[in-house]
Amino acid sequence: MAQTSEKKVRTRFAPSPTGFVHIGSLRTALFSFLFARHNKGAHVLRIEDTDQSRLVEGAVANLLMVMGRMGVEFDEGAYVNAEGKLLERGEFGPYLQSERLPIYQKHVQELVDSKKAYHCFCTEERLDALRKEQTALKKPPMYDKLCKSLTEDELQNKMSEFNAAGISPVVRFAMPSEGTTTVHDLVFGDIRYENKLLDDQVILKSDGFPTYHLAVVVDDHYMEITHVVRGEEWIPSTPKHLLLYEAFGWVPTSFAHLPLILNPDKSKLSKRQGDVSVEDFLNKGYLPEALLNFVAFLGWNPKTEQEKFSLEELIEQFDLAKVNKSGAVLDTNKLDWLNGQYIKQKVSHELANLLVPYWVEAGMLHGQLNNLTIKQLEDLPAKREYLEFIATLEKERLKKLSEIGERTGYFFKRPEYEPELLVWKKSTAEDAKEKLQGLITFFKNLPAEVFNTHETLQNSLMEDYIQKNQYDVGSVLWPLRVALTGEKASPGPAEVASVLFRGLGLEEILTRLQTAVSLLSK
RNA sequence: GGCGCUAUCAUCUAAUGGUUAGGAUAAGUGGUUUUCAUCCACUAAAUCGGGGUUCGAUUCCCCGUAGCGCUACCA
Repeated sequence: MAQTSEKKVRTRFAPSPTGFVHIGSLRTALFSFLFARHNKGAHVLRIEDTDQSRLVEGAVANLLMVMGRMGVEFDEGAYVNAEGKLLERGEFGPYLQSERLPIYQKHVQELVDSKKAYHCFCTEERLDALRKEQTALKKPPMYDKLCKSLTEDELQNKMSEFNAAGISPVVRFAMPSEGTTTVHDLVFGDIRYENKLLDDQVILKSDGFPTYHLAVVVDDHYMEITHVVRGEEWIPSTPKHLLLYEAFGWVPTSFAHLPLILNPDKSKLSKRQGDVSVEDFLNKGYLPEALLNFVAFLGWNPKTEQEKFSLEELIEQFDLAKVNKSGAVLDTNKLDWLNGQYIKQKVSHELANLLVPYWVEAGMLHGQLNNLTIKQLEDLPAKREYLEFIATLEKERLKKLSEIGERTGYFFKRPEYEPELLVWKKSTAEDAKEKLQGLITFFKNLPAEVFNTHETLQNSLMEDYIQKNQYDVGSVLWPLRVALTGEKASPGPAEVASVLFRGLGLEEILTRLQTAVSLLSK
């Protein structure tokens, strides 16, 4: 029927709320979102909280916050309201697996009744011993199906034994002993598995919760998911999922497995080898749009030479057929470059806003952007505009927002430096002193309106001054830079001067020049 | 050990049964410049190995090799 292909696309992102958001999870969520949006479908957020021992308080709210910042949206499923309360929306709920227990139990019972699944009473000790034995014999460690062949009497006995002890047996899914199962993957193509090599997976745990394998199949079916987008590490369990679909008599979803994201040593991306959480990257001062663009290119590319993509463009161009199969090493060099590109594009006032937390962190500011005070020079006027000018100067130098502190200290605090630094390589201390004194006069004589216009970031007056006196450019600008910044690398000194003037006034410039002169006079 | 996946510059990747194997990041060199950055130009840098198929394979097939993933009452 043509209906099948016209069925509305529904994808889901189904994380376990076990902590921070892994960069790989972001990529998975992004791709399932892009695929849904590209196909005018729905994107569902389902929470897989079936492992009660690993739950982390607040993980869902954190996940939603991170995804929200990154622009990955959900049309359905769990969400957090303005009061921070976890709620859900949509017609296919509940979307929290822990609230769906009766559904799973009913379906497990169905499988048990039809002998497609069976209770297993084996102890952890026996299973451990079994595994050890098999490993020692170099055999694949698999459940030996002991409990599958229990007679009716034995089964009843075990049951009452367990009941008396107040514990429940697990339920295992009986894999077929012959035949093959083929996974048709949208990224990896067809992959064939021998059924007899598949383990009789536990589908219901003794605490009454389902395992992932059962829950994912039941939920994807009832939530009418059409495409499962998940990490490559799930490929080996996919045949088990397919067999479960078959046991229930359901049509399976389509599958698209995504290649792994790797550490520099090519192992699966993990903590220990650097930051892996989206929060870490954001805190370090990567812009969401840069991180998103970067992550989108891990395992996917448009096959054109375009490198920069907005979310809208990604939605427009995303295609599962263009996802590649080999794992991708996360290369922060490229991320840095991309981030720099996005920073450069920012409007200054916006950039200044983003920078404030990093200035605060570096101890240069405290308080909020409005009514901010400058700690070290509290008597001098501080304006929001000042920060914007600083942002403008640093815009094309910044790779990460977190670098702002170390680069702009002199805008908040008088610099300290060795007097020798004031001397240009092609000049002398005597000359530097002379030039600085000349500069003091130059600044004193500048008409105030020169600085009061908004075009402060030009240095034509300075150029005129140098040219008129036929000075060596460096012999003037080098001492000026050092006097103002204390650094040997900085934005242009004339620009720095005009920004200083805007924020701290002419007096501050003159003070710094005087200080330099007296340092050279010693 | 078993099962599975993968394999193009250091990294992300493009391409093709016939090309000087392309781009980007990083690196290096030069230019612009008062420094740093930007920007521009240039340079170096790759088809894992062996067999087939073919007039011709980096591309298709097989076998190796390597790397990785999975192998729980975790997801």
